[in-house]
Amino acid sequence: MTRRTRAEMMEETRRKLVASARAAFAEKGFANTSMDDLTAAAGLTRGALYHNFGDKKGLFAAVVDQIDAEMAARARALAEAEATIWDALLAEGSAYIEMALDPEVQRIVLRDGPAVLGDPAHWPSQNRCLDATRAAVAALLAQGVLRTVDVEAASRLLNGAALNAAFWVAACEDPSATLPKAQEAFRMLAEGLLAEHAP
Amino acid sequence: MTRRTRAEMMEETRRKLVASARAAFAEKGFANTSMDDLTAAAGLTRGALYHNFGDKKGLFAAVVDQIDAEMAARARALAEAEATIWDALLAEGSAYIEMALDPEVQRIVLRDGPAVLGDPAHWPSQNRCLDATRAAVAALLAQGVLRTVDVEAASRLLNGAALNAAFWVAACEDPSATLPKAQEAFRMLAEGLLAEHAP
DNA sequence: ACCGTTGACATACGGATCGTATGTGAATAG
DNA sequence: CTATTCACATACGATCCGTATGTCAACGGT
Repeated sequence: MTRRTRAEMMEETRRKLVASARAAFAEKGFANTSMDDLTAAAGLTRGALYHNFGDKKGLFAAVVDQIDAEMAARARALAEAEATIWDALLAEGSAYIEMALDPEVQRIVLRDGPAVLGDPAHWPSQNRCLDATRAAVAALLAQGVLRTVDVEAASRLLNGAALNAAFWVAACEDPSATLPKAQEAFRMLAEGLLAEHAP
Repeated sequence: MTRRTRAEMMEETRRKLVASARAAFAEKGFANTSMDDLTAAAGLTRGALYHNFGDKKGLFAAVVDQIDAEMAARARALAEAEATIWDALLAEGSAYIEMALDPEVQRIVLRDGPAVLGDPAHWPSQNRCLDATRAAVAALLAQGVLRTVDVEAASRLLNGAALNAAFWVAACEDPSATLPKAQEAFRMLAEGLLAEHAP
């Protein structure tokens, strides 16, 4: 009963290519990854790649999209466990910092991503993580919790701070000891947006 | 009187290569820049390049170092014009955001830099910009102006926020209108580090 | 001032990779 | 059952990087 429809087979090849690409890009980086090796590891050839994804960048974008979706899903889950939107915003930030400890996220999204795809906010994946932050900031502004601030600006800066912190934590010598420092510094920065705060 | 010493000629060669590389990397990006074209534009060949800089990455690092030095010098000049260290810190942050509007800084330092050279804090150029921020934060901590916070963490987050803001401003549709929003949001975040602040 | 040596740079070569153009066999439609 | 489509493989050309080798001017000692 290996009765496979055409669409199913194509779906399967895309799955295999993305999985293989994700591992290869994470280990060797975008530039040092050979498409011949990549496709061979997936039991295919470059023909399948160019047919399904257009070019090397297209496959990379698909991998980034997958990772971005996973990150956003996890951040959302953690944020929803919090009682207030403010706590949710902080939880999201901390979650991003933590998730960026993953070598795959590190190398693919943070290091190679901007070079290959350009400004993260313009990625095909729409950057779901940034969307979540933006929504939280907008909600807090509406509640009067925050000082008057441009939603987009605040979201971008918060996300930038978190991702850069992640970069730092991942590259330092003792990540487990550094992580809480980064998360606390992030909380302090975020508190700068509060209408009232007690130091 | 074209009496040139050997060291002078080599210096001149390096100057020409770096200048040509800076233009090419800024326009086409690291990956899409051909070393043949690059050296030819400088009136040389790849031989000169590999002799002086080792490889393509070496030349790129030299360009990054040059830009980084220029950025740090400018930020320092602006910071020294301020009356207090706190104002100097804010001025530095605003300066970084402004400078990143330069397409060369944008493409070479922010986009391609991390992909080619890895974590900015580990760059050969030592990242003079980050050094300046770290010094300011440490001084403010000693003065008791800031809440208790890890110096490295705070510096990294502030710099990350500023650079990411720069990325956003540069890529948006109306940079001149967006720039002040980014700078104000940056100021608010930084104020989160203050021991006392009035919203 | 002469000459052997050094070294800065040019030239030549091999290897690897990307994107396209073409071929093929199985799944689909009529 | 046959013609067609199309997902993927194969073949090809072009480019580019890094190294190995060649060359000629600058340097230092006599």
